[in-house]
This record gives sequence, C-alpha cells and structure tokens, in this order.
Amino acid sequence: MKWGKGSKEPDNEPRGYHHGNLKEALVRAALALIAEKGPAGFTFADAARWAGVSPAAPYRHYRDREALLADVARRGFELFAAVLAKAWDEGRPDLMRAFDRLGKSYLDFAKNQPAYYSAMFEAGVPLDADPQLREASESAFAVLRAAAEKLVLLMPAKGRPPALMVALHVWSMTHGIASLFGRGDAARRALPMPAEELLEASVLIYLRGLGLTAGTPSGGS
Amino acid sequence: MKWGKGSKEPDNEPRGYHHGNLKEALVRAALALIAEKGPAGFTFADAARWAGVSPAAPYRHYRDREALLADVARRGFELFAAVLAKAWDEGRPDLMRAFDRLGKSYLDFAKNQPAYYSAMFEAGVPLDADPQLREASESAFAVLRAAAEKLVLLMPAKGRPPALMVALHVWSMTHGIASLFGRGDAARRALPMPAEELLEASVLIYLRGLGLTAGTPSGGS
DNA sequence: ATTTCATGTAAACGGCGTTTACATCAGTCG
DNA sequence: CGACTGATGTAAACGCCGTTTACATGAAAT
Repeated sequence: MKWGKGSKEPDNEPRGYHHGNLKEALVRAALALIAEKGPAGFTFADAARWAGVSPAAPYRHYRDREALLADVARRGFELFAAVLAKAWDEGRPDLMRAFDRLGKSYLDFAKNQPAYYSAMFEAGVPLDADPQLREASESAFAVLRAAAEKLVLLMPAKGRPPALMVALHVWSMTHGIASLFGRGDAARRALPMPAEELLEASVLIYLRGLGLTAGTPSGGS
Repeated sequence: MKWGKGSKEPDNEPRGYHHGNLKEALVRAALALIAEKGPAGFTFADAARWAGVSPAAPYRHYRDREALLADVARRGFELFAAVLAKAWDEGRPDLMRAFDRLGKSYLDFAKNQPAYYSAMFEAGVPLDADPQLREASESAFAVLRAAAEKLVLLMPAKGRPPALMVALHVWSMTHGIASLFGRGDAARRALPMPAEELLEASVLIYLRGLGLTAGTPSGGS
C-alpha cells in the first residue's frame, strides 16, 4: 500500500525497510505541520506520511499523538531556555540593556518559532505529562527569575519586592503580548505599534513603577 | 438508529421529530463539552448526541464545526463585554476602585467561564470568521479602552501616554495572567499567590510607573 | 387540503487514532 | 558462519468523527 504523500515529501532519499531516524523526522514533521496549520490541525498520520512511513510506525516511538506533542513542547522549552539565557547573558553589559534583550528575545521566539511556541503554550499539553517537560519549562522560567533577582537587587532592601513576583509579572506581560498580538498573521487583532515596542514600553513603565528607572516613559527605542 | 447518548443526557424531555430549539441546545452542549475536555476535545457529533439529535442535524444550524465554535466565541465576547462594563460602572465610585474591579472581573470571567474563555482566546477561531464576532470582541475591548481613557485623564496633559497603549498593556497583563495561571486546574504552573493578587500588584506597579498612584506597592487588597 | 419550507434522519465517504498480528533487519552469541 | 532476539516498520482492521446527499416529517401559509 502507498500512503499518498499528501502535503509535501522531504523524504527524498529512498530508504530500506527501516527509516533509521524516524523519531527526529517525526519531530521535524510535527514542527512543519504545526507551523502550517496550528497545533489542532496537526495530525499523527500526516506526520507519518511526511516521514514516508506507514501510519502505525510512529507508535514505535511515541505512545500516542499527545506524547509527540509533549516531546515537541519539551524541546521547545529547552531551546527557549537556551535562547533566553543567551539573551540575558548574565546581565551584561548592564541589567537594563540585558533585560530589554531578554524581552525582545521572548517575542522573537514566539514570532520565529510559532510551532514550538504553540506546542509549549497553546496546544493544551499538560505540563505534568512528562517530568522532563516540566523540568524544561522550569529551566526556561528560571532564566527570567534569575534576571528578576538581579534587578530587584538594584532597589533598596527596604520595600524590595519579591523577585518571583517580578518575574511572574514580566512573564505575564510578555506572554500576554505574544499570545494576543505575537504573530503578524491575520486572524488576530491589529496593533497601532509593533509588539516589541508595546512590550518595551510596558516593561519600562512597570520598572519605573518599581522605582528602577527614572526617565519619563515615552515612545520606543 | 440510536446515537448512543454517550456522555450525559440533559435532553430528558422526549420530543417529536423536531427539536424546537436545537441551536441553543448545541451552544449549551458546546459549552459543557469544552468546559469538560477543552476546545480541542469538543466534537460536533458529541454535541449532537448531547442534544439528542442525529449527527447531521447540527448542519442545519451551523455551516460546520468551526462555525459553532465561532458562535460560542461571539456569545462569549458579548457576555464578557457586559460583565466588564458592569464592573467598570463608568468609573464609579472612583477610577482606581473601578479599575481594580475591572481587572478582577476579567480574571473571574476566565475562571468561572472557562468554556467561553477558551472559545474566545484559545480555540484558534479567526476573529474575522464572522463580522459579528469581530464586533463583539471590539466591544469588549472598548470597555477596557474607555477605562484607560478616563485613567490617563488623571495625568497632566504633558507626557500623557496614549490611552490605547495603556489599554493594550493592561489587557496583555491580564490575559497573560489568566492564560498562564488563570484556572486553578492541574496541568498549569503553581503560584505562590492567588492570580488576583498577582494581577492587582502588577497593575498597581504599572499605574505607579505612569505616575497615577503614590503609595508603595506592597501586597494586600 | 395542498403546498412549501425549515428542520431532522439515514446512509454513505474518506480520514484519523489506535491496536494487533506479522515482516524485516541489525546485532549478538554459539 | 548461522540461529536467536529485539527493535523497527507494515498491513489490516476497528470505532469515531466531519461532512454530504437524498429522503422524511411536520408546522405554517395559501
């Protein structure tokens, strides 16, 4: 039986009975399909076709469709954590600049890796589907939290807010913007300014509210 | 043929050939099923079973499954707009108290109407699926925007930020919190404080950054 | 009473997720 | 070298879903 090869066929190299690297191929297929049709439209059978194997083959590598989705989410969080850590760069050359880079990196990731971002935040994958998934998600958040720790240390100890709260605030703002306006696609609301500027302004105002910056918060970069 | 009556059967009243109010029944079914299994797990056929009709009957009222979802989202936005408008209450008795109520109402809605909220923001329904849907969503946002308008009028005209930006900021914060921590369900991250307090604190800090409140932003209602 | 139109049913189609029994191959051990 | 074994892929089948088409029912209009 031939399985149609519906959407695309990046498995140009013919192969023997065994694929050799099916698991990786399935992940790439999932990313391509999610990017194309959203996490809901992503289909286990399509991923199999994309990899050039029978519809039952993926079950040798993933318990079910959701397990593949969870694996994509896990890899997404790991990549996300690496990207954020690199952007934060231990707060060099100064905390404010690094914090700004951090936020922009977050939005960049949401925009440039919509498939990962969808799997991570919008696919409804329960975080405790897999301990490794939770762990990866924690380590991504840990970057934000470490940044917040260093930021609040700029404040006088008296009245210093909990760093965890600051991290959660910034995460919420950023995720909110990414989720509501993140992708320039249709289907979402139009904005009077780029999402990056919207985020930068809101973080500046927020930090000013914490007493961390002085200047008046007017427009962008 | 009998269609099983799988999950539950709120169609206790037997009926003749015609249902009489199938459209409403389908919406209620969709809400129940989305609340139970998420917008992805919601099934057109299940909704039909729930209403006690054949799997083809819903097509007399909705073009396809997504049209039903879009209708649920539209009704959600209309209810949302009404709830927010009532909470804002034209800014009575004073703007700060009203603004605080507004944010809490938002979170309340996300928590108490998870089915509506999912259909509105997480089901991937394109806003331009239906002009009425877009309109309803606009009118919900309009409440937030009107509130922001009144708020920024408290500031000296010089350096007054655009109300639209303030509205977008607050919306993003609130949606971010609702989306990341909104429902106390499992499957999501645990919080060191209730979502309502997290939001209240972040809005207070933000407004302080705008120069709209004086006191130091520590916890408490 | 007949017509008409909205609403519901039955049956069918292709696709998907998943399971089960079988096929193929790579490595291991005699 | 050759048989065994475990991992990986296939074929076929099942039930369910979304959707369409032809037909049935009944309420309202004429």
